[in-house]
Amino acid sequence: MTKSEVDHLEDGYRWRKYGQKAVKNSPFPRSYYRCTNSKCTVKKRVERSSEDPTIVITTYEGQHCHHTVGFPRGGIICHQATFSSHMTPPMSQFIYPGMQLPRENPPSTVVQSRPLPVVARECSTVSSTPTPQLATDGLLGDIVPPGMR
DNA sequence: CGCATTTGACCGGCGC
DNA sequence: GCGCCGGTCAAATGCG
Repeated sequence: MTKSEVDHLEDGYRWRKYGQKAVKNSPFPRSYYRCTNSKCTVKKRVERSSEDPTIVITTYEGQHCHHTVGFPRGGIICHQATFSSHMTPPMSQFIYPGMQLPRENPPSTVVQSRPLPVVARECSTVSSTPTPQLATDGLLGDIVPPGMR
């Protein structure tokens, strides 16, 4: 589960929304996304937290069998959000440079909003990792079982 | 013109 | 058996 403040957070994949339902748990609707690649059947469920409207809970289901698309860097697969077991209110640590805060935040905080929100993603490129079991990604959808790719 | 999003309907599972 | 809830599909619409 990741936390962010924008629904369309670029995680390197192409998502196509195929549904939206209002859940009883929260007054906000839940969106259902699916990877546009017909090869991978990764599904994503984005719902807003009832506590903090600025936080969305993204639940990945499945694993990608292909690399990220649209990034010339080539296969940048890294976790951009530290989804620890603690959901601390100060979520400033989850904001990577480029993430623009749409609302609820004074414009003075959005001084670093840049048009390309993908720069600070290169934590550890998987393409250079010989072991396909990349334990660094943890529960994120980037888990690629050995032999999958 | 092609693709992504939207939105209502439909379906299946679960609880009462 | 019925109703509710969550999830998916599919047609229409809008945008690039």
